[in-house]
Amino acid sequence: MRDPVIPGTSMAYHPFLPHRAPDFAMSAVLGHQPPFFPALTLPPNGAAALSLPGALAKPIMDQLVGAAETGIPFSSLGPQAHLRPLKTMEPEEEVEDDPKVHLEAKELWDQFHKRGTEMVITKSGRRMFPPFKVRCSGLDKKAKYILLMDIIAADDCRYKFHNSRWMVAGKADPEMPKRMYIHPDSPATGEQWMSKVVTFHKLKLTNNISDKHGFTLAFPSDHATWQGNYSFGTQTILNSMHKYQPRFHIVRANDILKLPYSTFRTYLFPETEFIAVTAYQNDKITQLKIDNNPFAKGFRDTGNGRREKRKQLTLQSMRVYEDRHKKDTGTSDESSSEQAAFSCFAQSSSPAVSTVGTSNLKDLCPSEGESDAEAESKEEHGPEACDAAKISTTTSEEPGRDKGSPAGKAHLFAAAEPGGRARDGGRLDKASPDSRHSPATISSSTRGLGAEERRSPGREGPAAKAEEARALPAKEAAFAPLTVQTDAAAAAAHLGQGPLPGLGFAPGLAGQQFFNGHPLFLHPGQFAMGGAFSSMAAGMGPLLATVSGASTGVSGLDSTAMASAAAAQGLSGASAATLPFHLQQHVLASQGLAMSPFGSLFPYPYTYMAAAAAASSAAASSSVHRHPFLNLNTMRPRLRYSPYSIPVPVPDGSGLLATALPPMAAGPLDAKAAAAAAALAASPASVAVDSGSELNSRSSTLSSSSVSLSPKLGPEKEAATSELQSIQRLVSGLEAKPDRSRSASP
DNA sequence: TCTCTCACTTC
DNA sequence: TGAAGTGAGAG
Repeated sequence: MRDPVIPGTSMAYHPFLPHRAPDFAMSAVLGHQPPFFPALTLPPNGAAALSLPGALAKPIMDQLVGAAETGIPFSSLGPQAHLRPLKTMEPEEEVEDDPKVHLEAKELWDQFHKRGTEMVITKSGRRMFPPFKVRCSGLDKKAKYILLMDIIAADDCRYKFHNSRWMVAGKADPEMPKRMYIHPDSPATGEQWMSKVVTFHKLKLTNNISDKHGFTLAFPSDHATWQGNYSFGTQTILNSMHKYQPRFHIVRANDILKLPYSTFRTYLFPETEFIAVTAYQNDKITQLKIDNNPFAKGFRDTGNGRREKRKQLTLQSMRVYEDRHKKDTGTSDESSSEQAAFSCFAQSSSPAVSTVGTSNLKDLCPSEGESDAEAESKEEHGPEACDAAKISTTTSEEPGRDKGSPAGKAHLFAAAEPGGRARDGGRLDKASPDSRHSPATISSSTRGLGAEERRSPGREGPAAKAEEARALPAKEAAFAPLTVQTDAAAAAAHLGQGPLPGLGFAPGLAGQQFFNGHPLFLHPGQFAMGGAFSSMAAGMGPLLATVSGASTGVSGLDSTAMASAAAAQGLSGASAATLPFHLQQHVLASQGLAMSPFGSLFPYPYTYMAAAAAASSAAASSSVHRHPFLNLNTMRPRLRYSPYSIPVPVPDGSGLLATALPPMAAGPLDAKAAAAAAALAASPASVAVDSGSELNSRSSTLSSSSVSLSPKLGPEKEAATSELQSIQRLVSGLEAKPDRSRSASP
């Protein structure tokens, strides 16, 4: 208590608001009724987490803890604890930031996305490939930011890989516990973030629901980005055969504990969408990964890995087979189809040609029917392809607003859209086909009455799924799934099909206003996030924060949010029906997934918070600024999170991309292919090798192809195919040991 | 479909 | 050197 209490500083901060303690040294003044919390009731089982410097700390803490334990009203405490900041919150220089995020390795992502990216999930966790990397700009150099990413369900469907394409196979399984990954360098200054590529390669995907890593935070039910409990950790739990969409978040805050009350800027890159699998389904994806992931080098056709040996063996076998077949049939015509298939393989796996090769494969393989070649052709030529070509991953370049373009590039996920449209932290509501390819989706959350909160014309919902399912057959193979749907349609779908219609939180969610009054749970001893939690050193331990109606503390951080939250609460019930399905669902999911150490989502009745909010927001419904405690300007300019600081959509960069990505085959892949072809031409030896390896490496594909071909080829072909397969198996069997002798022999 | 082991790679 | 990340393939 070295610093004197500044008289007249009426900015009291609720001691239980975790984000206060780290920020401000507080003095406790006994005997004063805190006017700010007229009817505040402390949570019955919450442990007070308050860092109070000075001699008064303990007595105050004792009181607070006692109150918390017994659940008695704050106001009934004997000597009242009046907490004040020791220093006035001088409006720090808050430089307006305008974060822009650029997805790194976009081309790579595009290649994968075009084919319907799959990400393997394992019990122990598997990294994402391509790795999710972004480059940030437009941050306030001095301000601290926490960067996170999470992965949300892209829709409500379960998929299956059938006939070389992903198809909807029913409704999604129950959502897995939500996880988010905080970049280990968080928090760091904007300058630091901007100086490097921010990579999330350490994030792992798992299907192991029993994974205990991480700790849990509870977010307000009306938080625009996340609602309910989220656990933080390095592993994200996903459902196999479900589609997911990674999201990147920038939060201007210097402590993890502030997350639930901070403004989020969310960036979404459609090209990073993927389907989680326990085993690769699509050979093209497998090959792409092998060709691009350093750790999979051993499976490439070139180099000294086993693939090398294998391809050689296969090549030999192939020659034998071909010779025999020619002799048997006396003509190459019949076998042409298979020959073609083989040649496809040979080309497809050329290390250098990777993507191109796979592309060619489809085109060259009639056996796959319309499936690949056709599908891909459609993909690349279709509107989506065009959009993709125009996509720019830099938000600043986001054409997002460009409604005129085929693809509404920018996805601005708004918390509160005019239409009451909101984005939940869960299922990704797909927007129209156009928006689907937007380079980056930005969403600001936690803002007050969603000034800037807007979202792209909804991403599809369940209904869209159905549509998608319908459209699939005719659509492109791999990733066709993404269907488009109008907002209205989507909304209708949501309302009608939402698994959790009528959820009570609808109002708040619908508006996506930020209600600061929710509890925050922390798992004691589970802090593994390092720096981000530095402020917790004070021994916050198990922490339970409550929010007062005025919750000035919180509002101090983001008063507009507060007001909106209150307003949202006030609206409760009125608009449950208006809550988009995905939001409702999300909320439900949140509640269903009690990750709190306390065993429940909320340790105390939700009404507790609601009441507080209501009290504080009497008229706040629409005017944040009118409320004395909510008024940002009045309260704390310093903490103002510019509600208008939404990432600015950028001009449509389609032109650039169009150039970079010529329609269809002219894309990067083709360029690559051309290069590869050139390389091959220059090196006959490598060609031979590649061919063989290709065939071998794609044995599985071959098998499937053969099967599908059988009907068309007739008995002879079938027999031939079987023979080929036998050879393949033989080769595989020999591969392990005999390769030397094998390779040595002519 | 999923899980596990294996050989191979990177770092 | 060894831990950790790969896909293949068997079960």
